[in-house]
Amino acid sequence: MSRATVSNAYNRPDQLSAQLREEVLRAAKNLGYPGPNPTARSLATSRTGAIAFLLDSSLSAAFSDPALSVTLDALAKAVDPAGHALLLLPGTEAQGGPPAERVLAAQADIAVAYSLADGTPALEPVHDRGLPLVVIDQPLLPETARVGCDDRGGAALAARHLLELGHRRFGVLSAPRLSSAGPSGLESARASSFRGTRERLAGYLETLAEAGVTDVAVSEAPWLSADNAAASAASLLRGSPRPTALLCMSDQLALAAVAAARQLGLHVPEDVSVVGFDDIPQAAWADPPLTTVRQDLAGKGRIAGELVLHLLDGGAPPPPVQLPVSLIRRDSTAPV
Amino acid sequence: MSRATVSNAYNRPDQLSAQLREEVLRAAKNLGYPGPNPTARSLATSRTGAIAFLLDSSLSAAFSDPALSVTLDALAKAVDPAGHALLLLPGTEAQGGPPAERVLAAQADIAVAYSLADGTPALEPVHDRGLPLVVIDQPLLPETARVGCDDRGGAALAARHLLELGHRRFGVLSAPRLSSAGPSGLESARASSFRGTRERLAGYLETLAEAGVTDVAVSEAPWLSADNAAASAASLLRGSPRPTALLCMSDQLALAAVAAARQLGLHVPEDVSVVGFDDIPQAAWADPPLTTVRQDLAGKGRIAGELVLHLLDGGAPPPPVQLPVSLIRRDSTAPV
DNA sequence: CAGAATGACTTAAGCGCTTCAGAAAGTCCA
DNA sequence: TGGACTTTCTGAAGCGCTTAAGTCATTCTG
Repeated sequence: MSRATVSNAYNRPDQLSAQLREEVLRAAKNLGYPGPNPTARSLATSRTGAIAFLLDSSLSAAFSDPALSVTLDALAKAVDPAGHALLLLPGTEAQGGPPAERVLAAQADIAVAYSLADGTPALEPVHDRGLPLVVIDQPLLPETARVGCDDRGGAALAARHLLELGHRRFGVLSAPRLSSAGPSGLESARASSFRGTRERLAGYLETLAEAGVTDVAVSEAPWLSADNAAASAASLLRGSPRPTALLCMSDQLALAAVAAARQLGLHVPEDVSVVGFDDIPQAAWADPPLTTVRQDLAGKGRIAGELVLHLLDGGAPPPPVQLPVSLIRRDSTAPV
Repeated sequence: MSRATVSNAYNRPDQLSAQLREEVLRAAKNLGYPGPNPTARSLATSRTGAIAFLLDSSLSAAFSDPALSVTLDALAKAVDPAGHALLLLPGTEAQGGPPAERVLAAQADIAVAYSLADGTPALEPVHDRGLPLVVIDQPLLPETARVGCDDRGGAALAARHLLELGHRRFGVLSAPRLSSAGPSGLESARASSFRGTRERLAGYLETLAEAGVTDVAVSEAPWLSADNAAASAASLLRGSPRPTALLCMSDQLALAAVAAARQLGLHVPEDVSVVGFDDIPQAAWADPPLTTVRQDLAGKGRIAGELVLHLLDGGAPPPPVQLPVSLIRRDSTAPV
C-alpha cells in the first residue's frame, strides 16, 4: 500500500473507493497510527492552521480587560469554521509587544496585532516572514488590514456629554503608556506609544478646550490592574479643586474609579460623574450602571476574523474599517 | 556554502568561526531570508515549541473568570524562559472541551487541560498522539501530571464559617454542569461532569448535613456570564424562606450574587451573607470585600508550568499536587 | 617529523507528509 | 473489438530544515 493512498484516505476520500478507505483507517487504528502528523502536513502544505495573536502585555494584564476577551472570542468564532487555532504571544511591557524572536519562531499563517505600541519590535519579523497582518486598534501599516473604532470621536462624545451636564472640572483617567518611567500626566499620555490612548486623550482635550476648559488633570494607570487603576483614580479625586467628572479611557478604569470614589466616601453620580469607554458587558450591571461610550467589541472581533480569512484566502487588504461609537447614558453621570 | 553551515550559523554558533557566521547572517539579510522556517525546523527536531491549552468553553466564557487569566498567566510566565508559545483550543459547551479533531491537528508538544468535563472527547487524541498531559482541576488520568486544589475541603471551610455565624438557611450557587438540558438544582449539580463542581458541592452539603442542615437550595448558573449568574442568584434569593447565606462556587458567581442581592434591595452582609471561592484579585476590592476561600491561583499556574517543563524534559509524571485552601474573612459575611 | 588531536566546514540521510504525473485496470460506445 | 475514457491506485519529487558522520587542513605532541 502506498503512502499516497493513506494520505488520500485521510484527506481526499473521493480519490479512493470507500472500501479501501475503510480498510486503511481500520489498519491505522490497529497499528496505533493517530493520523497525519500536523507538523509534517504543515511543511508539505505550507499551512499551519494557526493564527498568531500578538498582545501588548502579559496575559493577566491583557485579559483583565474584558474588552479583549469579548473581541478575541468573536474573532475565534469567526475563524472557527475554517478550523484555525489561536497562538497567543504575550507581550513584554517594556516593548509593548512580544519579543521579535518569538514572532519569528511562531508557527502561524497570519498575525493579528491587538493594540500594540507603535514601533514595537514585534511587527518587523511579521513583515520579514511575509506573514499577512491584521491590526486592531492600531495605526495602519502598508499591506495590512485594519479594524478599529473611532476613538477620538468617542472620547469627544463622552466629554460633550459631561459638558452638557454642566461639568467644568475634569479628571482624565488614562490607560498606560509605554514606559513606566517619567512623570505621569498630560504630556506623558500625549506621548503614549499607544494610538488608542493618544486618540482618546485628544478627543477629550479638544472637546473640553472648545468649551473653554483647558486645565484638566490627567492620571495614568500603570499597567492595568485593579489596584493600580483605583489608586490613580483616587489621586485624581484627591486633587483640589476636586474634579466633578472623570473621563475614563476604558470601562475597566471607570469601574475602578467608581470603587475608588466609594472608598473616599464619594457618591457616584451625586458627587462625581464617571464615564467609561467600550461598553463591556459588566458596565450595564455595575452599581451604578455605567454611562459609557459604546463600541461594538464583538463586531470588531468578528470583522478582524473575517479579515483574517480574507487575507489567508490570498485577498488584498481592504480599506481600513472604522467602527462607529455611540454614547450610552446610564446612571454614573448626572448634572453637576 | 552548505545548508548545514547556514543552519549552524543560526543554531550552533560554536560550530563555525565567528567571521563566517557574520558573513552568513549578512548574506541572509541581503537575500531577505528571515531565518529558519519554524515548521521545517519542527519537523526536523520534532519539537514545535508550543503548549496546547485546552479549555472547557468558549474564550469569552472561559476568560470571564479572572481565575483563569491569573492561572494562565502564571503558567505562561513559568514556561516563558524555555520559549514556549501557547496554543489556545477553546471548547464547545456541549462537549466540555475542544473537538477531538482540533486536538489531533494541534501543533504542540504537550497538552494542558484546564477543568475539562469528565469524558470529554478532547483527551483521547492527546493520548493517541502520545502527547504528555498536565491536568488542572480535573480527575487524575494515568500517565498524567496533575495539579489542583482541595475543592472539597475549601467548600467545607466556607460552609463551616457560615454555620458558625449562626446561619441555617442556605443557598448554593453552582457553576455550570455540562448539559443545559434538564432541571437545575441539587441532583443536577451532583451529576455534573465537572470535578470541581461536584467536589465543592459535596464539601458544602456534607458540612451542612453534619450540622443537621439538609434542606439546601441549589441553583446553577448556566455557562458563565454575568447576566446568567445574577439571574440564578436572584432565583435563590426569591425562594421562601429566603436563604440568609449564599455559598458560591466561585468569586465570579459571588460578585454576581452580591449584585443580584442589591438589585432586590437586600444588603450584604446584613440581609444575606455571601461567600465565594478562589480569591480572585477583584474579591478584595469589591463592595463589600468578599469573604472567600482562597486558593493560590498563581501558584497553581506556576506549578502547572513546571510540570509542563518537567514532562517535556522527559520526566515521569510526579504524584499529583494538591494545593491547600484557606478561608479569607472579609465583609460579605456576618452573623445572621 | 610522524601521528594524534583539533577545528572548520560539507555530505547526505532523514523528519512525515502532500501532490502531481502516470500506470493499471476496468468501462463505454461506435 | 478496439480506441477513448474513467476510475483507482502508485511512484517519486519535494516541502525546509537538523544533525550524525565524514573530509580536509591545520596545529599539537612527544
